[in-house]
Amino acid sequence: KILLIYSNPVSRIKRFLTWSPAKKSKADKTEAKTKLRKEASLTDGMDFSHDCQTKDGRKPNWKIASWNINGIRAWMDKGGLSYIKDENPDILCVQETKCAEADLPDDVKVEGYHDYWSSAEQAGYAGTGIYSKTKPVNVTYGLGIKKHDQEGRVITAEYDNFYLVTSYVPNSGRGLPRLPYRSKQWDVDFRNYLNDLNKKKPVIMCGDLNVAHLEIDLANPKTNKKTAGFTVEERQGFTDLLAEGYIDSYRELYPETEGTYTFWTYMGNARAKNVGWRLDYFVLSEKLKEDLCDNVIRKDVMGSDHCPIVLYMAMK
Amino acid sequence: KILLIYSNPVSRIKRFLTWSPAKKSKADKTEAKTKLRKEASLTDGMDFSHDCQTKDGRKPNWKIASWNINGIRAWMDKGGLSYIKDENPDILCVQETKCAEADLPDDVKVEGYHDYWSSAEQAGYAGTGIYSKTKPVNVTYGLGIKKHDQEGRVITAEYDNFYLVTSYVPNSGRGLPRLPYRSKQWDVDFRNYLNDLNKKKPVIMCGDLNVAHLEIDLANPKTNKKTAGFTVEERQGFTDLLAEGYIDSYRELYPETEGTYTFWTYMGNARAKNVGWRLDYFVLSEKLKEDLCDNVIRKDVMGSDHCPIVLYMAMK
DNA sequence: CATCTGATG
DNA sequence: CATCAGATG
Repeated sequence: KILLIYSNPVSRIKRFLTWSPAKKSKADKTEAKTKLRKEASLTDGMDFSHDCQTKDGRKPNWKIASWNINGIRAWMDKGGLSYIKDENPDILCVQETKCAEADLPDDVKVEGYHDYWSSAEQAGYAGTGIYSKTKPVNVTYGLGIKKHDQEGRVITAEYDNFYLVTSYVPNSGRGLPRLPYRSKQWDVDFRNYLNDLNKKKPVIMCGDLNVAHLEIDLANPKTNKKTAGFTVEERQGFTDLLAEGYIDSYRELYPETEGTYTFWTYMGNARAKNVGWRLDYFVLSEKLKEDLCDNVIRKDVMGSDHCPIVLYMAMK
Repeated sequence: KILLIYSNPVSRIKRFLTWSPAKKSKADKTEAKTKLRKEASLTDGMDFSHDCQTKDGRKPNWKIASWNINGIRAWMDKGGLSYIKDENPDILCVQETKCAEADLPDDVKVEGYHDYWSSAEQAGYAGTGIYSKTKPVNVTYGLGIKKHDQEGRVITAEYDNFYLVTSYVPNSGRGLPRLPYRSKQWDVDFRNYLNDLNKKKPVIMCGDLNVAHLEIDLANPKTNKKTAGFTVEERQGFTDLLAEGYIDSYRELYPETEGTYTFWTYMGNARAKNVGWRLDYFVLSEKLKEDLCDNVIRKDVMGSDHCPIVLYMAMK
């Protein structure tokens, strides 16, 4: 008997919850859940194959994806892990895991990938993670500045030829209570952190930067000038970062393309109406510009209020 | 695609949640939900007909039901309102509505019934309600003692020939932090309150009294002597109440029947194993003993961690 | 184990 | 309109 129909932007997914009267042990249930998670799929039938190359005709040898998954446990319940298998990136960075490392389900591990996690002291808040096929030379957590490093917002993975940094940048909050911290402290210290890395090896930084840079980067620029993510301060912070010698890979490739977003609020059917924001980025050291093949926004992949973004690089 | 199977004692009910991509207005959704609530049923195919009479052969003319519904909004989602239609009592008392009066859904109203609500100041906590076919002469809320009346725990409905009192008695809590309040203050003042009414008209008091009176009233008396609901103090409180001239209608009729409970914790499949407690009662003024026809425990009605109890009376 | 709220986005 | 936590039972 059908009891309730909820709406939700995750239109491809149905959840069939049945209350089994069986007397199952906790281990049995965990096993059943793990099995169902394996079977569940967010990406069923999706084709992620994509042909691209650098300007000088070199094919990509690295595929890096980034996704704010809005709660790794909920995301796994929806079949999020299927994305990794189907996208098959060399690296997947996730943000907003909302889960202490100790509480991560066992089946968070994916065959063929090393995984690295950073979580906030506040339970169920923020948090980032990296899946990587290649084992990084070194992995570090945070910026090395105590006031910034309580919320699991940054992981840096060092590879032979580059640094990969993933970040979940602090949201300024409703009514902008955290805007001063965000723009005067975080943005400055994060920029310095990236610059220090950039002196050693080129940097690929990705994640939910919680800013729509230009008017083209959100559906309603006029009405959001005082909304977190589109204040002058936050936008200037991003401009200042790029000015230090970085590029916004998507905008570099598609300077005029409108209506491409990576986040839509769950409220008011924003995603169906494409009332969104581009908050997720790949920011590359300028010297990597020549190696850039493409940046794809997987707007049809559901499972979060953000969608994944994918970077194709032909690294030397 | 099946994503997850949860277990839950409500084995008769399936919840089919689909995320519709439709762009529906809030009013549309509320309407759809109301419709689904109407269609949903907890009591589908259940037969509540029951023949009984007083010792001197009189047939019942009042049917009164009581149920701790553990959240009226969740209960309605599961089709709780179907119980009222199918049981068709003259009066239904509910406890643990967990809903401020202002937040009650519109469809909480049931045709043919007057309804009365009392809610706690603390949102989502405790709360009681009464559905009544006959409009009571008068309805009052609480005990008239401020310290007891912040939690919506008592409603008194006065009828021509009796008082009906429904109560959700304070739980002593894990580790018994509230046992002193419960036994030294509440139990005493509630007893006095009932005695004052009893001087005027006979009293029918019902609800979740949060006590299993005797060893026979719970599955595991030995291991629960220090658990809220079976402490010496709480049991003595009930004994003291009865000593003032009241009867426990179920135990009056079935003094030796074992294994009848009205509550089973959701944990560990307690209900399937019938590891329960009798916490819900009808307590009657002694002079109503002669009018008592039966007291039925609807142990198969799901939808809460308590089940409904039903009193049949042949009132003069 | 299931109900709520409240913080957060 | 989602996530998760924490209180309560």
